[in-house]
Amino acid sequence: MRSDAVRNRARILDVAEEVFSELGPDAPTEEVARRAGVAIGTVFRHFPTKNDLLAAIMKRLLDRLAESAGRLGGGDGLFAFFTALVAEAASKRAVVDLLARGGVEIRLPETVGVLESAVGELLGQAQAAGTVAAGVRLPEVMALLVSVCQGALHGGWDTELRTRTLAVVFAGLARS
Amino acid sequence: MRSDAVRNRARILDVAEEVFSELGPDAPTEEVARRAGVAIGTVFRHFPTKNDLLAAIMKRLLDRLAESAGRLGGGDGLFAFFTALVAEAASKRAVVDLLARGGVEIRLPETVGVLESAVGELLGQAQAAGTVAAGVRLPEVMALLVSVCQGALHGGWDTELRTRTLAVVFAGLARS
DNA sequence: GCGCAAGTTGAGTCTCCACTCATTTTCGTG
DNA sequence: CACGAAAATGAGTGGAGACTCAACTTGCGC
Repeated sequence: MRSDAVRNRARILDVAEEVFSELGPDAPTEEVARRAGVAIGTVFRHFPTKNDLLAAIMKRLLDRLAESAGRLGGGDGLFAFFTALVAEAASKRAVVDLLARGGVEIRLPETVGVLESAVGELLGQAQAAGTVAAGVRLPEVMALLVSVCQGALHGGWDTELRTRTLAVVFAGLARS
Repeated sequence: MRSDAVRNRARILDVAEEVFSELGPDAPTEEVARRAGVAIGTVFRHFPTKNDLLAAIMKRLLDRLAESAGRLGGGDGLFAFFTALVAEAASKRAVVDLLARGGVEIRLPETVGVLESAVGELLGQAQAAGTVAAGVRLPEVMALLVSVCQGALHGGWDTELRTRTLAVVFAGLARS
């Protein structure tokens, strides 16, 4: 692969993440090209369809999330991850929207799986520490994670509402 | 207003509710016209923009929801309403999506207000009965309601996941 | 019935956007 | 350098969908 191609590909990915995070997955591909300083054709050379581009940035984001989940641990790791993710949701429209659409348009089962097992690990540790009730299982934790991110994103919750809502969820996880 | 116009307007509203519930708010207006058995121009005569049509069905749906909330009561009224709403979410894409977008595209503050005060009433009764903790406030209840509906809708949760997720939320509301 | 305003019709316009491709530029190798 | 292959360019194509409007049809008051 030629050096300019490598450079452009990386730049397109970075810019696309920014654009879709800001404008949501319906942002025009042309905006990505403009901000990346390349022609529209170049974007489509690297990512034959818009979906491919979205899938690529989704993968990056989910990998990064899984990694940051992996760095946490202990009784409060799950809560910390939950809080951080929700706080960040508003600036990551693409991830949240696409995660919520649950693979209808984009298939990333293995990538979502990586995130899921990282969260599963945190859940296990929290339950071992007794901060989360034993009866809670992974699917509902993921469901709540996605739901609350979605809500925070679209609802434009302020810090206080976010805190209060998460308090209810955490109380539920603790003593369900 | 002429009698055929009255008939068409009502039919369009009914059909639009069905179409947008089924296909989401991005469904083409033409589909509404087709199913209603009228020409596209007729739809736009009654509702000058697609947004007006969406706003009209949103208003109907929210009024209906508020009314059904009003019929409930007692310590478990809030939980019952919550459960019913989430169960129905999957068949009401338009409401959930548009509620979640929180008035960005559609202004319905007074209508949402009606629903909100109905839920507020249920919350008050639940707290009086001691089934919901005193510290819980209306904004986070609404936030959770919208989030979980959204999640249930897009995530395609099955009955069990819905039950388990709501169990966590209810536990949180009870002892937050 | 008649007349006409109110209502309906649907082909057509306009805009937006994903995607294409003939042409031109650039990279890297001998 | 020179040259061929790889990459970039950007005007162009096609299709979708919101909305328009001139011609037609229909309900209804007289």
